[in-house]
This record gives sequence, C-alpha cells and structure tokens, in this order.
Amino acid sequence: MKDVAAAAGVGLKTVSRVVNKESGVSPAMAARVRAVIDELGFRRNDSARLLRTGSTASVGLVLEDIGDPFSSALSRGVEAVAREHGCLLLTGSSAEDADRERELALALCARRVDGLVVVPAGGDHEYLLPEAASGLAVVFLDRPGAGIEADAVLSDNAGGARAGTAHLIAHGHPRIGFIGDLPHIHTCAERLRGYREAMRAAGLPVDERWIATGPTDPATVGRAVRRLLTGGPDGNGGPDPTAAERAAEPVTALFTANNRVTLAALQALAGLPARPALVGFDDLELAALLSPGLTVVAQDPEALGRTAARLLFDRLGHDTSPPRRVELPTRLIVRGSGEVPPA
Amino acid sequence: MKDVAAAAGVGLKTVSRVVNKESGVSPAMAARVRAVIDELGFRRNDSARLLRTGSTASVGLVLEDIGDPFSSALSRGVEAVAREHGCLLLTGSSAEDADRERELALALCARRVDGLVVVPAGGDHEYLLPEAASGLAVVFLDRPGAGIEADAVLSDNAGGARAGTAHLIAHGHPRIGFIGDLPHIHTCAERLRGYREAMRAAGLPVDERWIATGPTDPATVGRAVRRLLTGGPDGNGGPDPTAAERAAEPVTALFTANNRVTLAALQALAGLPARPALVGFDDLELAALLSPGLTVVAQDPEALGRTAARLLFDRLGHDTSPPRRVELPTRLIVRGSGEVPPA
DNA sequence: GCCGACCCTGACAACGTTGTCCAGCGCCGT
DNA sequence: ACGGCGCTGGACAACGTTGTCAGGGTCGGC
Repeated sequence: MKDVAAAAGVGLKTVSRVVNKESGVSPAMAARVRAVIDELGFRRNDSARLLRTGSTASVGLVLEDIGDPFSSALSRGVEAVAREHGCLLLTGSSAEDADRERELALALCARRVDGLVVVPAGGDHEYLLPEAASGLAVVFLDRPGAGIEADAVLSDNAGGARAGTAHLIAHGHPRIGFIGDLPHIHTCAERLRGYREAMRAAGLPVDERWIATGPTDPATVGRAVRRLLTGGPDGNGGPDPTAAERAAEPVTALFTANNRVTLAALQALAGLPARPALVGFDDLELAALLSPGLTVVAQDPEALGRTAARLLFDRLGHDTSPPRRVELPTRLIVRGSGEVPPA
Repeated sequence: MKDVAAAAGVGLKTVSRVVNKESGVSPAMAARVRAVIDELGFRRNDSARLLRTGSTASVGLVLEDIGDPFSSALSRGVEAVAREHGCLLLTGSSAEDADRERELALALCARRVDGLVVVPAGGDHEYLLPEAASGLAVVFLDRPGAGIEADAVLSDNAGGARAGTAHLIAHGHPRIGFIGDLPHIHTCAERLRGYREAMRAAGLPVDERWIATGPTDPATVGRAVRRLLTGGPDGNGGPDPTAAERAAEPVTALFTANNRVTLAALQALAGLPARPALVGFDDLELAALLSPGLTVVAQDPEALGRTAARLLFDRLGHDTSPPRRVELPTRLIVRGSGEVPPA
C-alpha cells in the first residue's frame, strides 16, 4: 500500500480510503489510485486489517467428516447463510476425534474467526470458555455441546427414530434390530431412546441383543446385520457369558441409525434373495431407486446448517438472550420397504 | 500477551518464547508463564503472527459445489495432506460461478494463504497472476486453469469416457446417447471427446441429436433422457428448424457424463419397466445395490485431492520446475448394466 | 578471589492497515 | 472582498506479535 501511495504520489491514508470505498476522495484521485492498484496488482492484507479493526468477517465450521454427504449438506447450508452476510467460511473436519476437534476449533480461534459452528466430536467443550468470554459466538450443530452454555441446533432424533420404529411395528414386526453408531454419540443415544420408546409404546419387549452399537465400517456393520438376523450370540464378551452365548430370537426388521450404517447394512444384505424390512435414519440419494424402495427418516441437513448459521449471526448481532436449543423435525419418507411382510 | 507478561511479572518476549516453545527459557519460568496463560485463557493471535512472520500455515481450497459428494471427496483428500503438513485448510465453494470463484479465491489471498487449490468454474484465471507473482502457489484440480501457468491435476476424462462408451458398444449398442454438463466445462468437453473417439473407433456414426449438454438439474436431464430414448426433436431451437424437427433414431443406451447427470437420469428412468443400458462417469455410493447394478467409470476423487495437495506443498517447498499436468487414470467398474441386451 | 563466558531476560522496532486529528484550500454568503 | 465553513489529503499512533540486540546474572575456571 505504501508502494501504491508512492507510485500514485498520494498519501498512504488516501489509498486506504480508496480501498475501503470511504467517502471523501475526489473521483479523479480515486480513479488514479485505482489504476495504480491494478497496475501493481495490489491486494489489501486482511490480516493487518483484522489486527487493526478487530473484526474478520469470517466464521469457522468444524465438521465431523468433511467427506460424509451429511456433513457436505450441513456445510452447504452454513455457507449459504455466511455468504449472505458477506462472511468467509473456514471449514475443517475433526474425523470424529475429540482432540482433533479441539485443535481445529482453537486453530480457527487463533485466526480470530468471529463465530464458530461446531459439530461436536468430543464430549467436553470447556476449552471454548475463554474464547467465548472474549467474544466468540458458538453454535453447536447436530449434537449438543457440553461444558459451555451455547446454542444448539439438532434434529428431532428421538422422535424420528420413534416414527421409523413405529412404522416397522405397524407393519407387523415384533422383533426389530437397532444398529447404530458409537453409543456415546448423542445422536445415536437419542435415536436408540426413540427406538426403545416406540417398542415400549407398542408393548413389545426389547432384547438387548437386538441392539448393536459400534464403529460404522462396513465389516462391523455387516457382522451385526448377520448376527441380528440369525440370532447368534452378541459377541460383546459381556460379564454374563452364558447369556451372551444363548442365542437371541432373530429379528425380522432392522432400524439403522444413520446413513453410513444404512449403506453398510444394505451392502451386507445385497446377497440375500429378499431384503428384510429396513428403515434408515438419513435419506440416501438413491434410496428411491432401490427395489424395494427404502423407507427412511429424513433430516434436512441443509436446513440444519442454515438454522445454525442464522443463530450464529444473530449472536454476532449482539443477541444476548439465553442459549436456545432448536430442534428441527424429521420426516418419515415411506418408500415401501415397510410393506415387505414379516418373516 | 502483554497482560500475561504483566501478570507473570516477566517481559513480553519471554512470554512469546514460551508460546513458541523456543529454547532459552528456564523450565521454572516457562511453567510460571504457562500457568498464567491457562489462567487468563490467553490464545496467540495468529493474524498478528502472520503479519510479523509472513507465513500463515494455511492453504485455500476453492470447490465447485461443497455439497456435491465428488467435491467432498476431493476436499477430504486435500485436507488429509494439508493436515500432514500441519496446515489449516480454508474451503469455499464457487457454485459453478466464475465471479464467485474469483471473489472467493481473492478473499483467500487477502487472508494470505500460502497456497491455493482451485477447481475452476470460470475460464480465465489471469486474476491470479499478481498473487502468483508475489509468491502464491496455485494448483488446479479436476479442470485445468487458463491464463496462468500452473500445475493441474486431472482425471483421464477422455480415456474414461472412451472406455465407458466402448463398453456399451461391445454390448451391441450402435446408437448411444451422451448427456453431459454445460459444454464449456472442460471435463464435459473431454468426456464428449472420448465418447466421439470410441464411436469413431468402432466405425459408428454419431447423430448430433444424440448429444445433450446443459444444466444438470433433474428436470432438464429428465427431458433429455426422454428425448434421446424416443428420438424426438432436439429442442435446442437451432438455426436449422427442419433438421431439428426431424426425428432422430432413438438411442438404445446412455452415457451420462457425471454423477449428477447419472443420478438424474436414473430418477427419470425409474418408472420404466426395464432400465435401458446406462454407463455413468463417477461412481455412486449405491451403484452396486441397484438392480441391475450400475456400470460406471470411476474416478478416485480423494486421490485427485491428495495429488493436488502434494503438488502444492512441493511448490511451497520451493520446487520451481516447470508446471506439470498430472492425469490420474480412471477405472471401468462393470456391474452388469451393460449386459442388458440392446432393444 | 577475580574474570570471562554463557545463558537467560527484556527493551525496541517493524510487519500493513486503519482511526484520529489537523492543515490547507476552495467556495459561498454577506 | 473577506471571513467562515466544509471538504480533501496527510502525518501519526496503535493493533499483537516476533526478530534483533544488548544487558545482567550466575557459575566455573584459573
């Protein structure tokens, strides 16, 4: 900028005024300065600007896995709103690792983002307290945060799971398997709660061996699918080996608690002559094209992202009302998988 | 930091030393300073650090559409490598709009990223020349850039399309429709070239009305699918209305040139009793579970992203060799759609 | 016991920008 | 014609950090 001023033969502040479109510069002068800027290829250094002004016009987004279509849709929603506000979005992914989440969030804070949208991977967010105290706005997305008072935008996980499970029950399935993510993940726990509630509401017993939670890689999920459908031992090596060894009654339907699990389960079931009844949480792009079509409990991830971002910008606009928890409804999309008669 | 120094009763520089883990600070002093840092919740301001040191340890990624699974996979690859290098990744999406791409890239430059990976939306990247001149490393991804000498990492689009088309030809289809993206997009043009080459190599004529390029929304693609399969007029309102009105011979197979088109085409075909033969560019998560299974020309988007990021970090490591163009192979995954007999 | 050397610490300037303040000039009103 | 007001342009400090350099303290060696 100094060079530009020298080349144009004007003062430093005049160039600054032109760059910032401030009033108080004659059009002729402004044009001359702009010409020099283009000629020299000058670009304002936003870091220095931030240092001086204190505002960055950027917000951070910490995702769970940037490659997951669900996360992509979240980020699309967040980005759209950020863009409306003329804000740059900085995105990173935590790979479902608490340390990585922390590291990433703090790196974004060190860049002095104005606000942060976090899809929590870890169970503790106290590390954000000093940041929040010094003005950072935080909104949790998809799962609530812990250890800090902040807004959260969630889906109605329990309600959705209840509806999905009820759909299977209504189609005559008395024994329904639940396959979910790691049990400490909030969404999984809530969906499991919804499943239990639906079973209880229908007066159906739940055999704990019908519930499989753990990693969502295809191999693990495939094993869980086969075990639930054949009624084998639970393989968890629990404290009661005799119970673990005793075969459970095989289930006739499956509720898969997120898109990765659903996908892995479908792959595991691909070899079978007729697919058992299956309802999944999260819609899949091709769900309608499978035969039979796949019934799902659909979230609206883009709306989740948009809502979280709106909440964040409300906070940046000095909305100091107490933290809110927004819960977005889910939608049961019936595509006929429920109509498969029970075994 | 000043506050920390005051609270600890030490000099500013000593705090700086502790924060940067420089040697030359007695352990006792370091421990005291660290205690004060934790107590006050101090976090270094990386913007100021950047201003002083000139290096940001961050790279930018400009995607075409952050919500597209293909883009997600690209970014996963780039992020993995960035992380290996201890680098923060800043991501934005251009929504396939040249102005937005430019705006985003320049915003990232203003944040003084060390390097930039760009999936070009626009056809001109001269605007990056001044940035490159002042030390920015640039790598183009998925499509080459124009107006600037820079590395590019691409898939073998023409070769992949050739292989996919040849697969259909080998299964006895003499009339194959091509549905692609906007024709000015490099990947679409290359894939169309591959399609033409395969047809020519097999001695088959190509009716221009078999080729549909345009927006990839489901409605447009759906119309194209129906037109190609029934042999209706091309509807482009070209300069030769009589030719446009003359019905073309219906095609018996379709080559869809990217994941969005494939998806939209599958949706359009969902109502039909038997799906016409179809080969798509880009793999789909559920492609194997459709019946019949979907044959695709698969790219490896994560490898594309990783390769581009590696190239970028090579450049940041002062590799000054002339710009390279890396072309990654594609893989034909046969899943039986080609085995549908021609109509 | 004294001197030298080494290690640790702190003062200071500078990175590029913007906000504040002031000076100069032109125009308008009387 | 003169004075005042308003508008343009420039000098300067400050944002928070790090690199440079110099000074002080301590320990060891002679």
